[in-house]
Amino acid sequence: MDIGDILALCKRRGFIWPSYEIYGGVAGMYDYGPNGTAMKNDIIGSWRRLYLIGEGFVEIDSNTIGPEAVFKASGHLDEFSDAIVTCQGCEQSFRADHLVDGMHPNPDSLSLDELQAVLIENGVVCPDCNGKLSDVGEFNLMFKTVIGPGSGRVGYLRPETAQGIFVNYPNLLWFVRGRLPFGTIQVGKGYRNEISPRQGVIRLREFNMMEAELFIDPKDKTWPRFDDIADQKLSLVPQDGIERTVTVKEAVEEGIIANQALAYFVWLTRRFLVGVGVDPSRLRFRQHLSTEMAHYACDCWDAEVELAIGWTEIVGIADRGCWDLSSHADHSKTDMSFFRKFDEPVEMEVDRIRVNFKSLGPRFKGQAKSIATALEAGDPSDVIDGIITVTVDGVDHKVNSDCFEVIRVRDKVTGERFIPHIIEPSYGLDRIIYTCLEHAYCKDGEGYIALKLAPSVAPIKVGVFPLMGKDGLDDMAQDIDRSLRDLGIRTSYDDSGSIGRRYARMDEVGTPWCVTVDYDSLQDGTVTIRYRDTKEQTRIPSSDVPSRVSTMLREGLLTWADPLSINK
RNA sequence: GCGACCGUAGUCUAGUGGUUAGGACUGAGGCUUCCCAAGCCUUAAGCCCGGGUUCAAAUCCCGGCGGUCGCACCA
Repeated sequence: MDIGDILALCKRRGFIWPSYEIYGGVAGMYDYGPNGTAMKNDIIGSWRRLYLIGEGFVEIDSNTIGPEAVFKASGHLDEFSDAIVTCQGCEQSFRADHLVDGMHPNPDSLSLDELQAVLIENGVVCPDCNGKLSDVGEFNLMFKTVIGPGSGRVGYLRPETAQGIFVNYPNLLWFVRGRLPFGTIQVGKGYRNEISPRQGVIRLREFNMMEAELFIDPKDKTWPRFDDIADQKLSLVPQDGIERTVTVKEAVEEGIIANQALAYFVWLTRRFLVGVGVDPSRLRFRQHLSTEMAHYACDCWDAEVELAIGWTEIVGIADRGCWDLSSHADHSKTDMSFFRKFDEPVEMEVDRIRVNFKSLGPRFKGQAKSIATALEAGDPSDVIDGIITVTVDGVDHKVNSDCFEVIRVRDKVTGERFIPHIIEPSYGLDRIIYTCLEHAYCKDGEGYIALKLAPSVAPIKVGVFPLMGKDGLDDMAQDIDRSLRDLGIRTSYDDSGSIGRRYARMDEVGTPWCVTVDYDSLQDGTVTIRYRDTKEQTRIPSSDVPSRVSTMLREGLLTWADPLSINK
């Protein structure tokens, strides 16, 4: 079985279709067909239930286009942008800023034109074959666009949904009435102009994400529900690369996972993934090496699943520290700090700078006021040899001691300000959907295909068939179909072809149960219910069908007799 | 982005310059007291796109798009 088998089934049965196929398709873009969309919605629903209802998070829905400043602050503009030159001889590509290393004090800061100039000045040629290099071109992984008519404002399609939550932090904090910790989720599209998208839906240019952002006090990363799950087991691959199974509690106590909150969401992620049908024996959590961790992250764990293409990341759970909020606070000049009250106010003696306006005024004239403000906010320990340097509008001013004095004052401090930390579980929805499909895919020696999907995510929950489409069997089957639909259960009524063909059709789209009305049904009111995974059938009164199906669906049971729940 | 290989109904496939592009499965309609893709009848559906060579192109050439793999890039 390879990725092609799955994609062929996905296409044939309406799960996933290449986008714009009639125009030849576009690499890295796929559409969800009716069955894929149903599954996607179920997976999102199951995720929302865990975060919104289970953990009390709130959900927002922010824009997918953002102005340049947002991505300057988020780091994506720098991190996702490279200046590229290509050798005209051997066709290899190189990072222009890497080639001028040592020829300029700060290659990172150069524009494309400046990089071009440095390359020419230094006569740089291809490091491999000494060939002539092309002009410097820009490659940005973000899709660029223009906001408004004319040249307008530069905008980008978001490369992740998270920034929409970070920039709304002040609104969110107000909404939750100023208490930490609190969590926010968002489900939506992200866009990355991948150089070579491959492997079906694993690397897409337009993709679906489900992201949660937990805002938390850096001094208290405990989690209230931690004790409830402390004894649950996790399969972890820490930085040393040695896989081990430990309890959630041990993972934190032994310092394998940095803190309770992070460990809790690793566990919650496991529960979610197994619940939607990821095979637990092909799921592990791997810690990022310090070299692969984003520059801001304190600790990061990936949920990885084993697919035909190898172990693949489908969820990342990162402790991002205060990086995001600090950066947005700096760039937007908005206060994003949180005030933590001390249990008891602290009284202490501190040194302060007091300005002497009699000297300061005449010396700095019109700038005196802004310099005074900077002085008073300054740190007395920065005074060196009676001189302190303050920066106003980017200009340094040396201020002599005759313009200020350092005084000791008694101060009552009721609390302190800090930037909350963020713990981010980020789920690649497309990869999760694909994993559910691949892990459910079964093909026997005769080529018979069944998708053993978890009932909770199956696009069709029940197939309803009359053995023959006549003699009143059809009417009775229609009634059963209606009674299930009235409960909000997705069904498929089918009276075409042979009964075996109809079962096969349902097996291929992962329908867990089929109900068949036969001639006995007309006599005694019973029908057969057939279980996908065992192919067993039992007769039950037709009036029991809706309640039995609802119960199995709610409990995650595959068959009525089997107490094994795939959610446990 | 570069290189190699590849592209015929939904799927698999026959067709190496010359009839109306053939078959199987699937799909749709019908028959059959039909419980695991049975059988019978009917039927729909295809040469990736564009240009060139030629009297004639699915077939040869060029370009594009897409796919697989490798390299590079990225996370």
